[in-house]
Amino acid sequence: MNKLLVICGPTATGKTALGIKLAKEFNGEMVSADSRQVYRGMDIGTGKDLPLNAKYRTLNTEYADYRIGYYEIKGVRLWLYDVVGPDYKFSVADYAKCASVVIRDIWKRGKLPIVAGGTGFYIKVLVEGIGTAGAEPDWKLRRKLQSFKVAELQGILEKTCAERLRGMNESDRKNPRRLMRAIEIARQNQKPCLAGRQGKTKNQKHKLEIKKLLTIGLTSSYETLYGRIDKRVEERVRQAIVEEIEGLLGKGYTWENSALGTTIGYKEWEEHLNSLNTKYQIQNTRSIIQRWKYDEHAYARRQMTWFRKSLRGVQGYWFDITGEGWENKVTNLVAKWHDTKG
RNA sequence: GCACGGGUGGCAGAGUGGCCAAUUGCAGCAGACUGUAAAUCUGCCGGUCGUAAGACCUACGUGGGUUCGAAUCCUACACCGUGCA
Repeated sequence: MNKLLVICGPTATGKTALGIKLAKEFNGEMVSADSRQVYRGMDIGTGKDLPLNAKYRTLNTEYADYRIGYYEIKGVRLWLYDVVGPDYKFSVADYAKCASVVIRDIWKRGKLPIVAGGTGFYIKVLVEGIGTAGAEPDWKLRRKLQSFKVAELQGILEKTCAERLRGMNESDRKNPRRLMRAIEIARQNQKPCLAGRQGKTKNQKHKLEIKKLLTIGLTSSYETLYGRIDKRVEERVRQAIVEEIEGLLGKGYTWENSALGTTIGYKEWEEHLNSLNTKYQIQNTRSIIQRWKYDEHAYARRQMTWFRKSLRGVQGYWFDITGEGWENKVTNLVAKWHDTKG
């Protein structure tokens, strides 16, 4: 019985902690669904929270690009941390490959995979598959389109696949990144050129055969969330995030060639660390930390709008982490789901 | 005490007679999302009514005044900053 338990929700709600608890109770293994924890060496800022003695065990797979393995925390396996180096351009497609390998392995051993993470898009693709006909990124094209204005990109897409442009919503139509990807897809497979929900779902070899799915959402009021986030940011500063970044920069990773430049908790330090080197310290630490907190707040909000939508219709499965006895309620819900057949 | 300078929406900061409920950034709120997703993008953002257009109210330190009309000019007062005593 291919069961899959998903724990989602915004940052700082304790998804991993809950996952570990449930893994112990239901003979499960954790699979991270986090677009940043896949990077080796980016630990403090991405909140890996690994015990000092955590050992990593690797699984041999057909994929040479990834290091697929697990850490064992409190006797529970935690998969998909540290999959690639910070300079690898990791995407949902990479995630789908890795996660499907891991989840099938867990199923094979008769255990329950528990997917926990804040990257809603990764979870969605894992559960539903990707319908973009496997159009690979065309970096040369992207580089070329980089400097184009929105109106110009729209013009190009109009010529390449007018139908696609018409199918986009107001927001996406003004989003250069989406326009670029649409052009990229259109150039690679002329015929449908329609990505996503409009296109035919092909190339789904990574699509999992999930027989039973339960999704649990963790949340709280923004007031609570922001408070937890702020506290956690302060902790990370104390855990020497700056030293971690300096170490990575020292190894040759840069703000441009790695995930450093796009990851909250890292990117905020760019100007500061650069200016330190040249004796021009423009920003003080205080304001960087504040910036970092604000970025996390906005991130939590974005996550909420994603998860609100994806959990629409299963409202009962949202749990407020400040509520009385919510953990028992979760356990009961999972137990009921886990025990029933069919 | 004298001389300058300053006060503007939750914050920062434009505006120096009508086009100002007031540029912009931040914060905040809502939304989008099918190979960059911790990314990227959209909308709202003084109050009330309205789907909207719009209407009305309250607002640019406080009180007066000039003017058809003031955040913008004059004046008095209280306050903050710097300089000289």
